[in-house]
Amino acid sequence: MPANDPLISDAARIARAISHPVRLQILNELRGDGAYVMHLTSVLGRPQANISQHLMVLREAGLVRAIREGMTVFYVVSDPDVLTVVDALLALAKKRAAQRELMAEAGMEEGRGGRRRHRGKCRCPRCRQQ
Amino acid sequence: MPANDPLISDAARIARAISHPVRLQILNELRGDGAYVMHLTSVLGRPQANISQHLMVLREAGLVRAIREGMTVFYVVSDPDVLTVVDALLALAKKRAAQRELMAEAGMEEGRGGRRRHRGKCRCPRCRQQ
DNA sequence: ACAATCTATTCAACTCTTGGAATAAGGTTA
DNA sequence: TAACCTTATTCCAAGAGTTGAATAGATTGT
Repeated sequence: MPANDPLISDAARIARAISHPVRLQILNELRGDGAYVMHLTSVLGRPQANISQHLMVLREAGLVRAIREGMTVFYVVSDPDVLTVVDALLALAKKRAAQRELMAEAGMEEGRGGRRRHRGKCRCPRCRQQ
Repeated sequence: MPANDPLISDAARIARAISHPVRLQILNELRGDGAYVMHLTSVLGRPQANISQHLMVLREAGLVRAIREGMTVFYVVSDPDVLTVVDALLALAKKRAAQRELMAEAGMEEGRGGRRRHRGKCRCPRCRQQ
């Protein structure tokens, strides 16, 4: 997996496009069968221009698609897997929130597992097998 | 789901932390049972300071944990679900790459599903039921 | 203590992102 | 055509992210 793997860069671009609260909420609103821009500005309570700007980011990242319907525009998520990413993020955030609540009651300890693997010419404790 | 839902903001923070090619690769390298910083700098072929900077971002986002082992430091992903997010991103990126290849051969058409839902006072075609 | 090794932090320059305001563009109705 | 509605785009200033260089910190060995 080279440093400039196109898969890695694209995955990073996707994450970057998702990494804004408003855009995350937009994607969440599009869940199911999409939504009109009007609806998004109304539900998210943000200025129309701002919503449109965020939609542009999502559009340019290929995460959503705009469908013109006369005067209004309907947006849909371009691939259901986009919502899989969103769901994974929300699930992790939810778990973290729950963990932080437990933290408010007690302390914790941690450990670690075993070792293995190797690779090019790396002298780290694992690779130092030359 | 309010505009400042802590779950949404945290999910966005997580996505933001992941949204850099180097950090995505770092998380990918930590897959399994973690890795030494040395190993990361060696495998990713980036200056030590840069790797350390990215590790700091991941650390402050709570995605990884540093474990000091004498002179070296071992990093682990703090929650397996972090890799679930990474996997979802990579899977989507992979699918997109495949789709782009097909695009190089033919054109495509699209349609849309039905309608429904409602909400506050939104006048979009779906909510216009007052 | 000193030198060597590995990792973290700070600094400065640069780039990218964000968001409000204003405006343009596309489409409908009178 | 004019007025109106919905959405997109441009401009710009403030803020955030990224990186190399240099430096600091921590640990081990001599």
